[in-house]
Amino acid sequence: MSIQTTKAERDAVEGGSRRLILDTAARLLRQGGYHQTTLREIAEAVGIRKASLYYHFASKEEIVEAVVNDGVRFVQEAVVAALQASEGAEPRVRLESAIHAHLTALHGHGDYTSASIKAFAFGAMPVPDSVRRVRRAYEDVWRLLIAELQAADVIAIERSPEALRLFLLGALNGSTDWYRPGRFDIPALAREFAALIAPRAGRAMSD
Amino acid sequence: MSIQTTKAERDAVEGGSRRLILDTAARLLRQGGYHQTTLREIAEAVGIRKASLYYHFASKEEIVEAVVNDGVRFVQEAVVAALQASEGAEPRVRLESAIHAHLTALHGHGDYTSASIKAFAFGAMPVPDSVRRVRRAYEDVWRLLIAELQAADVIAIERSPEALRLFLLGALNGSTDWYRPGRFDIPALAREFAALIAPRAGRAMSD
DNA sequence: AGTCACCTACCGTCCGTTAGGTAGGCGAAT
DNA sequence: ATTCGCCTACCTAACGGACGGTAGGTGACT
Repeated sequence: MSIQTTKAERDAVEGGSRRLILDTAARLLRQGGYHQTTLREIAEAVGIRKASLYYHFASKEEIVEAVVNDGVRFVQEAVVAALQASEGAEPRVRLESAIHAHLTALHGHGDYTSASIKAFAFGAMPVPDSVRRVRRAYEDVWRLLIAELQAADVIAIERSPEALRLFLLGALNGSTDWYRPGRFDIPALAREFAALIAPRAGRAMSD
Repeated sequence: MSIQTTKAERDAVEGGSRRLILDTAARLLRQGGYHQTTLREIAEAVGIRKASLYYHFASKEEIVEAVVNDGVRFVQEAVVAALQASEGAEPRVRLESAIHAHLTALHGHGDYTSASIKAFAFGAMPVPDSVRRVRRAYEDVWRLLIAELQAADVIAIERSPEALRLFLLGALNGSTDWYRPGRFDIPALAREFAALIAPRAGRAMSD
């Protein structure tokens, strides 16, 4: 005898059960990774029975896949947007804003993106093709930016661009292990990181 | 008196069952992380029944703890040794050799160290106190080195040392996600990484 | 005799997944 | 305007199997 509503109405108000499930799964995946996170946990947190998840998704892996892809795509969109917004600016500024966008998306968006990193490490053997594709697309964004930085000699041309990319993305994604909202300030962190690999002093001045 | 195969002797020759179990556990933990790795798997790989593991260890967590601590300690010893060996040398050289030691230990030592990182990532257990202590001790090694680098102005004094430490260790440990023995060369990688955060800027130096 | 290093057999719990049922909203036919 | 069948979104109940862990036995060696 509650104020019951139709599916369409509830979807409009609360975003749909599917979204709610994914939001919840993202939160739990972020905390516990793939194997630690169980369907029972997800179902309980959502407020339905575990079997009901199978109405919305075919399997656990489908849920995880959806969360992970959403997460990576969100980060990519944020970084691409930041790069577009800073088009034409100094390469160093563009680097900093890309790092800033990555960190913001990583720690700001509701758990999806952190979850995607935690859940990557799963030895749950086959990383799905869709995940691999989405990831690679994001990597390409950074390959482009790094090429730009080297063309502008902000990063020495003799440095390996792949080593830099792996180094940088590793460092950024590693922040999920230590970043806590109060302890650090993302803009400051982005400034620090950008300055570390592309300091203002040195080559640009002496050359 | 047949061929003397006392416990002590067999331990000396074949390393002991305990070591064999830990070696195996390390390999599996590296591949699969905490939850994916089961006692059955470990036992089977070792060649004994799962219950026999309980003769050597009290629980799964005790096995994991031993592996992880061994791993971190091994890396620490390698890095400390590298720093002692390069005492008095240019700070930049010391940085590179520390990075080199870390990467070598991480990917060279039989799975222990990679395992320690993988097993950390999943918020599996309440990280045991012993693990926390061992980790912190290792972090201090880097804090010292970074202070030295900043004192020598190899890294700008205004950079946050904690940000640098987190950045650098994150990048190094992230290598477990992408490093494959054939694809990269550790000395080259160490040179790249060291050059990225401490470029030979300002004055030209011979290689 | 006693210890060591392993064994077989089994425990209760939780896993992902499936089968099948049901309350209520819906458009179409009566 | 009511009935009908269908669809949605959940439910209860149970499946086989894998999990970490325990009890107690056994043969080899000291």
